[in-house]
Amino acid sequence: MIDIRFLRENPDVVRENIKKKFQDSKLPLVDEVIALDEELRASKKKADDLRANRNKVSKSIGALMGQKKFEEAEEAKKLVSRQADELAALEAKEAELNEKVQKIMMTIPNIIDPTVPIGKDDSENVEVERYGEPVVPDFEIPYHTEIMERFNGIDLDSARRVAGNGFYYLMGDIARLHSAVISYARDFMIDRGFTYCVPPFMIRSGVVTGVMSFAEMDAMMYKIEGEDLYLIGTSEHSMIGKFIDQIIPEASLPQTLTSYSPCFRKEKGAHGIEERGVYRIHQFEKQEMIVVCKPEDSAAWFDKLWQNTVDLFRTLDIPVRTLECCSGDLADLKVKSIDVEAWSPRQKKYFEVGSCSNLGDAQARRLKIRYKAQDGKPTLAHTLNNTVVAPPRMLIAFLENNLNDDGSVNIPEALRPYMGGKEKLVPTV
RNA sequence: GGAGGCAUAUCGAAGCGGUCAUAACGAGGCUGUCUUGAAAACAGUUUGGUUCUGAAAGCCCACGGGGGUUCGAAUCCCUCUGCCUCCGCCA
Repeated sequence: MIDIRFLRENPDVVRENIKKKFQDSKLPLVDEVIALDEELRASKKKADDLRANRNKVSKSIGALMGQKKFEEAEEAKKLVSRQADELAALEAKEAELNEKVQKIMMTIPNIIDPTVPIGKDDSENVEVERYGEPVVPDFEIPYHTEIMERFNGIDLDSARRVAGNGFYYLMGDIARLHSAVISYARDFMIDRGFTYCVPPFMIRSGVVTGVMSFAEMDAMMYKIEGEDLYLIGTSEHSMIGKFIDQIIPEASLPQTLTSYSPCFRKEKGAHGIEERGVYRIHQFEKQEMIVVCKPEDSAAWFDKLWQNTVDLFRTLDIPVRTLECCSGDLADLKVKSIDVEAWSPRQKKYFEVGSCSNLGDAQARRLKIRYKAQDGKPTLAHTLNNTVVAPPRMLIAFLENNLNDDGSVNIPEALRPYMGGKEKLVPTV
């Protein structure tokens, strides 16, 4: 959500930005919202004047009553009453206009960073850099569920009976590997100075509507029946929620947090649940990082954030690449975004394992996340978030890349302390 | 889950339908005077807002959130949320 004052003063910049994102159908909204905003402010002014008058007269009534001038007081009451209808009408108009303006402002995309490549959709995203050799071994890499099954590590049949499609039982070494990756990722981020945090796994509707649109909510969030609570789709929801409506002391910025949570997603829409395996599922776990910082620091933090994920995957011997999101594929709230993709030797291509985003002040504006700047003025902060690691999807990359010809799986050194010192997992089947 | 109480600025706290509520009174922060420096004392200053303005001054809105009653609400009513005390239950 951009600043309406910025839009008022720089409509051309906003239009240009819309074009860059190939959302030309939104172009008329710019003039529309300018007109509505003008009307809103005019009606606000009028209502304010009426209120000022009402306050003045009402105050005088008090004085008249004090002096026992009851007749004059009655006259004044009538005067105010006569204006009440007009004020009520104006207030209704004000609320209506305000809602319209807000609705449009929500759909006007954030101004993208000048470095964002221009492109229509995800096919035009740009590979930035590869880390590690994308090796294709000379033996066949089975589908990830098959690898897991060799370790008696997964039971999807039972999961379907118990919870339905899109859930899983992880078992034995695979389950341990899952926990190990999360624990390792947690410590990895703590070592890099982030504060570990376990947030609420359910949030109120007020927070949900703050962090996403209705359409997104409908497609993602599970609602708890009879309660005003939703299961989180990512800990970013609770972590950003932590700062809603807050003025953060400047000294405590940047806030650099790494949070663990299970994530619940309906995955309604485009892709849906994949029948086979744990790539797209209703429930997974994620170690996340979020940063709330001053505007001038957000670009530097952005680079540090995705680098963390790259480094983590490299310590687990998984080749990755960074893929920059092009203008058309960039979500409306984002200034810039880079996906971290892991190499799949089975598919001989990279696939998404994490997403790093700089939201500029757009999220902060929507949620009123501010800090007190040097000049004493409350100033909108910048917010960023990135995936550290999200198993079990991440396990797909792990198993495929660390698989040996004999079916065993190497445990990279970094992970061994979390796997009881094992250097290798040997299939049981 | 049951019964009762509470929610006011950075913190504590008064106000309980108008007539010094931006909000008393304490404390803290900042600025200044005094001091070699500090403390103390004294004086001033210290909430926020997609409001208005070239700027200043001023207007409007906000006393946990939302709604209502009233000419007028921090104050009365409804509702939601949070906190405290007691009882019950429980990892």
